[in-house]
Amino acid sequence: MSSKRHKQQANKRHAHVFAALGDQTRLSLVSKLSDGQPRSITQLADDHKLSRQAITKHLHVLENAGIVQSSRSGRESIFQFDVQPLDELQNYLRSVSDQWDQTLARLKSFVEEQ
Amino acid sequence: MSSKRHKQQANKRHAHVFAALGDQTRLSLVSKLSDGQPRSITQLADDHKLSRQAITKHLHVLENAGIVQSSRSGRESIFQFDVQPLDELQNYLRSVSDQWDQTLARLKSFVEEQ
DNA sequence: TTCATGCGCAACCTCTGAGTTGCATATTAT
DNA sequence: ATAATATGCAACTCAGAGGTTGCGCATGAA
Repeated sequence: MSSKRHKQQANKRHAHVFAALGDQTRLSLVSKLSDGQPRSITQLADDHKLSRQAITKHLHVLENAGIVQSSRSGRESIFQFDVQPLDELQNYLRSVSDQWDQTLARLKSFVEEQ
Repeated sequence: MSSKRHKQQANKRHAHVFAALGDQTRLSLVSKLSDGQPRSITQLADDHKLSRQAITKHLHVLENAGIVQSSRSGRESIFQFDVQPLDELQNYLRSVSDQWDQTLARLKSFVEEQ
């Protein structure tokens, strides 16, 4: 078993990414960008009721979590999706639900032994 | 394709669960409870540096997201894990990364055609 | 009955998240 | 050169998250 320290570190990373996804606006940005098409801030903001600045802030939150990456192209700032952090979350959730499934299995066999 | 309304509703639900997981303390509570063993508030709070009240608040956040369920047993309040919301998140993340994989595949075949 | 345990409620504090607005700057288009 | 576009930066507001403390109440143990 890994040390408690390592678990805390992993928890911290995961919590950071989860928190980035814990907002409706950011989730919709992720949905849009997950088609692989890079988009500028203005493009992403045009679909929303929020101001461009608000969208910019959200994009930076996503970038800090590693979910999107930005690059400058002329006067535009282009954001594109990166699947890796979400894959890690998926693995984490899988590990949790696997543990749960094993619990259920143990419970079932226990009940059947009666 | 489902309506924009439905997407927003789903986003809202997912964001709610993501947000609940977007905190180190709550993530550690989930980790503990995911072994299937129900625990009282005091039991869960004893491992932490935080006050019992803080843990109580976190547990209620998790309960509102459907990740844990509570029941009263005598003078104790017992919390237990529920895997279903996390399974839904897993499905959501899978759908996102599947879309991404398809994008990569298209990109690859496009490159190879050159 | 008396005492200890486990909780809930409420008040309070502090800090951060989410959003806005205004303005300055760089880049592209005319 | 001038105008329009795309963005960044900073200041500001407001609400809510996260945390603490104190107290009261129900329940279990002695």
